[in-house]
Amino acid sequence: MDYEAVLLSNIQQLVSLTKAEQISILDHFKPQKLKKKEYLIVKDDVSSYMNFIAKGSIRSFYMDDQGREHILQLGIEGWWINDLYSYLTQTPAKHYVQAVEESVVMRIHRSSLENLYNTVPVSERFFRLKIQGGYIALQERTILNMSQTAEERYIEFRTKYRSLEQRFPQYMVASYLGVTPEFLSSVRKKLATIEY
Amino acid sequence: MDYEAVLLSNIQQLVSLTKAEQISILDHFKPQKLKKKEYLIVKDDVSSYMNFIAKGSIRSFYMDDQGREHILQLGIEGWWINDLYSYLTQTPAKHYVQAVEESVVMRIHRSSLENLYNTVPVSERFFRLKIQGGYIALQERTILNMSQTAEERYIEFRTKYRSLEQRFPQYMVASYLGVTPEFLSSVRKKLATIEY
DNA sequence: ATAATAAATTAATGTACATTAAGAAAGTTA
DNA sequence: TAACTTTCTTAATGTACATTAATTTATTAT
Repeated sequence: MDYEAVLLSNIQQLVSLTKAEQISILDHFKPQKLKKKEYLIVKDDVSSYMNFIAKGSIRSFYMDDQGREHILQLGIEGWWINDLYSYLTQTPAKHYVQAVEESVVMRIHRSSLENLYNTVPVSERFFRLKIQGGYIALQERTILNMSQTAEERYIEFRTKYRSLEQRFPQYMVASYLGVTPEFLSSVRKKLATIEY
Repeated sequence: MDYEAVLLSNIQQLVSLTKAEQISILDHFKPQKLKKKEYLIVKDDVSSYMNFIAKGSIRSFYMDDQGREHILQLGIEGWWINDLYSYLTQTPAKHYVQAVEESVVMRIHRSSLENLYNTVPVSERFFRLKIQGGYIALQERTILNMSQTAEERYIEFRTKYRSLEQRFPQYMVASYLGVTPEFLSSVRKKLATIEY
């Protein structure tokens, strides 16, 4: 399946589109290739695009003042990724967004999206739902981080995002869960002795 | 200043309103009194209102499976409070929203808000910005929780939300910061010996 | 295939925080 | 004002996790 088909299929999971609307939407999106480790957004950029991962894997992370990375999102094909904060407020990004594998994103510029909203109103509904989804995911994560141990969070992550665990190095999963790679390693060891 | 004036003044911090729009907006909001400890939203309710705190103080919290409370938001007059997740998706709330002091909220029902969007289009912009603001605040908090110690978070909280610290019991501040009241107490003791 | 690099594991030690339990202080109600 | 309830503090003990550093395993590049 080509990138355009992947994108349309993703949008049509939430809203239905006529043939004309499909064409109009695709007309606003452009593919962008990313090499492994290439950055889509660097800290202090202002994010101007909504990015759909058509192929590959991408992460977003925050770097604290001690130079430690804290992963906010891990995404693979079929996911949207951005620094929504920066995009929505048009202020400098606080995060980095970086390709993990060689990837392709389908992206649409803010100004282009404004036009699309006028010509294809249902697109506005789609993006409103996407942004809501981002909020909801973040809230769930905040709660989990406050109320569960690293072991519990890892177990939940593994069942909920099986496909992600395969695609990202373990130290990134550790960072996403908010622990060091060493500690995640020991959690995994412990679980391995218990299971089976 | 009466409750209606407080509400209008809050909205006009983000968008400007004609006299006619002001009247139209106020017509959709109704005051709701809350006694101390009274609940505005209980877990498993579906949240149907946007709530503006016109007087008093209100908190929202999550209760984990061990019965421990985790505070998500502390708000006083001039703030909006809700279980946005539940409101936006119309699914059962995962949180409680409860008055801390005797309070008054000005609230608008979802269906009423839909009407307001049609008659006063600028109101839609206002609420979009509010929801964005909620997302942004949550993201900042997620980052802080991942990268700072409790002591650092407390110092930041104290300078950023001086008015809140006065109004809520210390154990709620502790919960908001993600620590036990005992530990916050010891952090405060330590800071007191250092400062001055 | 070999070397070079990146990622994962292991183990020892350290620390930020939780838990428990008790008492002191402050706030509320009769 | 006393009695009660809620909140805050103190101190002892315990634990989930971080840090450091060395070793092994896997991946990438020449």
